[in-house]
Amino acid sequence: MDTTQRTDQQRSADRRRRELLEAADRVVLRDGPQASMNAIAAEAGITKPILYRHFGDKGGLYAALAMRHTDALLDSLRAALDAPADRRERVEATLDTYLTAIELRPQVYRFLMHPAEGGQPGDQGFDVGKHSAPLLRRMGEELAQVIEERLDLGPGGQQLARVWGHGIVGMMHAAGDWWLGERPCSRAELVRSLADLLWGRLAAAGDRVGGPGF
Amino acid sequence: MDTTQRTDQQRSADRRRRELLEAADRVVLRDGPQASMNAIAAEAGITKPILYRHFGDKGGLYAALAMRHTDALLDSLRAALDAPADRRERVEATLDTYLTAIELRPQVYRFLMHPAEGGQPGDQGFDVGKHSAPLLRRMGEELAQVIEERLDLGPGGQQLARVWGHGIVGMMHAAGDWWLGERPCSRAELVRSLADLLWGRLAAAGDRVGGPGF
DNA sequence: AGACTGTGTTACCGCAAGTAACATGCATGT
DNA sequence: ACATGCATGTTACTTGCGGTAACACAGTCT
Repeated sequence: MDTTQRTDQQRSADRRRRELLEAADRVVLRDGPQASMNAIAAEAGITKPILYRHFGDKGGLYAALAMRHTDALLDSLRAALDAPADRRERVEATLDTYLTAIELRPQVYRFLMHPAEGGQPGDQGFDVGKHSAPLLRRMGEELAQVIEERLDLGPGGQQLARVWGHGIVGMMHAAGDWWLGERPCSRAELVRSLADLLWGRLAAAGDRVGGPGF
Repeated sequence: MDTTQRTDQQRSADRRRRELLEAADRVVLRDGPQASMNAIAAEAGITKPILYRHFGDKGGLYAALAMRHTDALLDSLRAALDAPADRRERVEATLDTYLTAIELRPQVYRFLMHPAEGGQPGDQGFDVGKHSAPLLRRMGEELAQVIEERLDLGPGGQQLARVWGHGIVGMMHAAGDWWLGERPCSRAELVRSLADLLWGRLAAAGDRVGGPGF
């Protein structure tokens, strides 16, 4: 048996799996994360047990679905992070890439950030609590790696890079979530404000007259 | 009718509501956010319909529960934020207060950050997606207000303060979530690393030899 | 032909959210 | 004293989901 050569059946199964994922994608994007397995099966033109044979349980399906989108988003973020420009420009490009993505496809974003749904007690599929939002964790780790590779942070730099990776990703996420809901300013302004924050403007700002500084 | 004077019945109902919330608290802290209404009712020594009369639906109960803990946490954060010290010390004290809280009561933390559970299709109670994590939003707004009151940020300062408020809260949250799961370092180190990030060390760091800067 | 495997179905279980419909203690108005 | 209301409590039910068992039908290999 050649392990690299895939049999026809394997390829057929993979193709089917992709079709099912695309159907699930349509339903989840239409109905939100509480889309039922029945609805997904109907969209795919089949019935429930097939979904369960392919993905185990709802958590498995959602994890597979999330993986696709997460991979796609991470690819575009990596591209922005690796662009030939100086540090500030890269940071702004990365922020802008992320914000553009969530702005263009808010439904995908909602699904990725709040995948913990349908939590029956028997639902051992997703394990909420251990990895709240896999996307955030993965982005944090990737950013940490880039920071650690590119910046000279002295002793303890690796750990510092990880803290910063997760912290910056969290900053981007929370600000983006809030911005997406309220739209208080343009995307460019948001990018600039966040980059300013990362560039130490918080520490550099002067106190307001009449009181102690923050 | 005096609107400020509460009748005996009102006071009794309020007391009962508090008792129910405390029972719910015990169950949620024991079983996680997927605790069933039946289990909560049993813990309180009553049956389901009473819970529904008091809180409408599961979302209402969880919202009330979250409000209690959120208020408590926000109070302690405000205290740290208002301490008589310089800016850096206050930032570190606030970070430390938050991290201590989530470290001491991780179950409460999990509940507050991932309240969207048991999402049946009929569950119109919580409206996931509109307000993902009420705690984060409230912390962001409060911090924004403090920043705007205390710092002189020039024109557009109010908007900048809101972006920063939500961004900093998100940074704290994501880093805390990651730290709570992996415990890669002590709390003090984490606080210091995050404060360093806010103080612009990212921009000030030198490039690594052999490649362009991040 | 007959066994095996992948794909599909119907019909069902268990369980949780949420809802009548009915019972009961207790204060009040006449 | 007695009926009226009202809050508080119950049992029993419906609905709808996740998940599974059991069965049915194609193609393929020996």
